[in-house]
Amino acid sequence: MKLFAQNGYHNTTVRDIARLSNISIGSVYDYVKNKEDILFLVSQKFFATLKENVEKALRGIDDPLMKLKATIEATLTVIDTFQEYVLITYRESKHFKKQDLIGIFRQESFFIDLFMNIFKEGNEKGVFRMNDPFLVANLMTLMTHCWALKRYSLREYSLFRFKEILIEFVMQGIVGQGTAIQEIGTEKAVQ
Amino acid sequence: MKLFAQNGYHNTTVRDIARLSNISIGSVYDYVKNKEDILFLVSQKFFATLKENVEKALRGIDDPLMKLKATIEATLTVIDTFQEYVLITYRESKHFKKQDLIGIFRQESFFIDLFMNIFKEGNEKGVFRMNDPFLVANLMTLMTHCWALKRYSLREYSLFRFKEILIEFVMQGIVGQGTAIQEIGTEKAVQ
Amino acid sequence: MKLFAQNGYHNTTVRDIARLSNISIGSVYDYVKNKEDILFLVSQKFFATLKENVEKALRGIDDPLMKLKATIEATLTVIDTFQEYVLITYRESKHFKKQDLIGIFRQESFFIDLFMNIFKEGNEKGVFRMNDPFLVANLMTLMTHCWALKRYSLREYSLFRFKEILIEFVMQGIVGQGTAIQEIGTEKAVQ
Amino acid sequence: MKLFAQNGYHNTTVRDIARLSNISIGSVYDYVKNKEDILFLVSQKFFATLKENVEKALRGIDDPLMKLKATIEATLTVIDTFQEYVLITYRESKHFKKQDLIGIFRQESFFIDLFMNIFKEGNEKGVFRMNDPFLVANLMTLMTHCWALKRYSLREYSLFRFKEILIEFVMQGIVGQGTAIQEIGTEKAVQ
DNA sequence: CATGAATGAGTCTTCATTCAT
DNA sequence: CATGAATGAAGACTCATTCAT
Repeated sequence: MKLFAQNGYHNTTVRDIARLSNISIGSVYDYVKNKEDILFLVSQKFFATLKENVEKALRGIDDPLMKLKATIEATLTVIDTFQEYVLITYRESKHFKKQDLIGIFRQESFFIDLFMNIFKEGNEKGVFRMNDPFLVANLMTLMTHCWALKRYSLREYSLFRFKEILIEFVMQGIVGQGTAIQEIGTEKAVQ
Repeated sequence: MKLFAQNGYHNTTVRDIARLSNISIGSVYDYVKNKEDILFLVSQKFFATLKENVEKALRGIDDPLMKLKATIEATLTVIDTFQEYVLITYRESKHFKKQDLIGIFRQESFFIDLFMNIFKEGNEKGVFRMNDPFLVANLMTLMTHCWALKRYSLREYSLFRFKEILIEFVMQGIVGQGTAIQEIGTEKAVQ
Repeated sequence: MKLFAQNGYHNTTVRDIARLSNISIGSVYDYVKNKEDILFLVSQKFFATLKENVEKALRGIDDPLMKLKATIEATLTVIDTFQEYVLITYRESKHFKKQDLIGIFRQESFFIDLFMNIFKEGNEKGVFRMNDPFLVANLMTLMTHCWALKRYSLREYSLFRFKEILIEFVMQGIVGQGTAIQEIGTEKAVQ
Repeated sequence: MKLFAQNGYHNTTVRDIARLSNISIGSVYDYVKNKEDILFLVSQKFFATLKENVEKALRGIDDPLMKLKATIEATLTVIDTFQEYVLITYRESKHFKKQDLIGIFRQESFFIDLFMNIFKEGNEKGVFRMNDPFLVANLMTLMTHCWALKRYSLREYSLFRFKEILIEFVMQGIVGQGTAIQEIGTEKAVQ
């Protein structure tokens, strides 16, 4: 993952991977079928971690707005550790075989669905007023990825600050009325 | 651009490019110094078009909110024609030489600044209430790119619909209150 | 010739030659059949000049020792102007076609013969005592080429100085006794 | 070395080298960084051998004249085995990188110095009478190379015969008076 | 008669993958 | 079970040569 993120998939040789892993090239091929397979394994790990973290974060929360915030926070935490993976996904998706791509696509849509369901639930409960939950879920996902994609431009920002501003921006957009940061901080539901 | 977007930079051979262009390999190298150079030329074209369109769209507009809408619309129109380029930028940036990367980075930040200045102006005029215009400008840019990045997921959407929803989402976040779609709908599409 | 000497045959492109000659590539091919042909033409010119100069220098001289000196002087004068050609002959001979090579070889042996005949004549007249005129003629030829081949090492030397030392070295070897430099000095330079 | 000498550097493909060496192309690049590197390696080997042989030959010899003979003999023996290398040096020097060229140049001047020092010593001891030891050392070196450079013309000669004639020619030039071959053969110092 | 755009064969070089040890 | 030497297919790039204009 480190090498793929640093140099890209094609500029990373299997020899490099073996060396960094302190195993022989031959051994690499004991664990994976392909160079491509390595990319896939990395993706599996990322999604597993993300799923796990988000599910844990959502446990016991009912309020859609709280759910949304928890999801954003959990997602961003994982993205922070797996920054490199996000980059790889955007950059190297072309190198996945069709078979693998479908798998990844399914996993990605899992998270779109996650956001979408929260939005729909919020709409039903009258907390959100959203015309197109699916599209906004896509925008939402992309914005969490921003932390990884624009790493360099945002190098002065702390993860906490980024989280705050993102939530503020999203909330005001979703709820449709001024929501002060403090209010969000105190976690009062916006009526 | 088509081939790079379809197969990625590395999986596109110069032979492929020559064949699709109906010229010989040798001729490709009459126009271009490098394979990498092709990538760079594509990027130049994209930014030039984007700049031109946005500047034309902003001409004569004063109100920050109208400016924002005009910029989003112009940007999306260009992104729609240069969809493939946006993909390439995210995917193949690793292949640019440092020299070229700096150039691209500068051009990208031109657009971040564009949004940021509109936001700042809006803040001053009391139209927007935004804590971090720079960060939101980054999110903003990324969201326009969404049209290209999530092309497959959004294949059922029309550009018009996407534009509407995006603007609605953004506006409500910025203005901090419900902005009816109809109002936005009355704006003329920037050509 | 200039380009071949500077960059070698292979690193000189026909385009380079055309540009330096201020004619178009197409025109180059009006004068020569091949790139290789250019090399051959250059060689022709060199030998023609050498032949002409030596023959003029020998006119009216009878004494073998004077003949030898005159030949050396004439040869060195031509080599000085055609320095680059000598380099090319040693370096690029591999690029000549068999047909051309034979021609060049024949021309080269013309000069070996020239020296050899002077040596033989000197032997008969009792001026020289030489066991192997042919071999020494080869060494002799090579030593005149030294002026071109070791150009860089000898950059501090004048052609005149080189000529003096060479003749002294050769004479003492051939005549088998000290030949004062002054005597040689009185010879008129071959134009 | 064989291929470079036979066909020249540029007309020798790495594929040719691999084939003749009975290894794969890939393996060639396990031993060598570049095609150019092969040329350099060959040169290294040549000079190492030459240095070694000459130093061994000079061991225990004091008399400058004997030293000269020993050096010529040792040099010619190495040149005989590395004939092809000498050709390559003259022909392919253009293909060395500047860095490598400097190295080669330094090594070459090592041998010029070798001869020059013998000449100077001989001058001091009154054995030689030489006006320009440096220039003659250059001629001397070139004449030993003759065995490789004029291989074809001299194909009827044995190395022994060449050596004899060369030494005779050189001696008479240096000592400045008739020195019968027999005398040299018995290795008596020329008074 | 001159031009130079177009061609594409041929070269060096890299690197995923295999497999004998 | 680990190793890493060996393989060779594939790709970027150059440049002599042609020929329509």
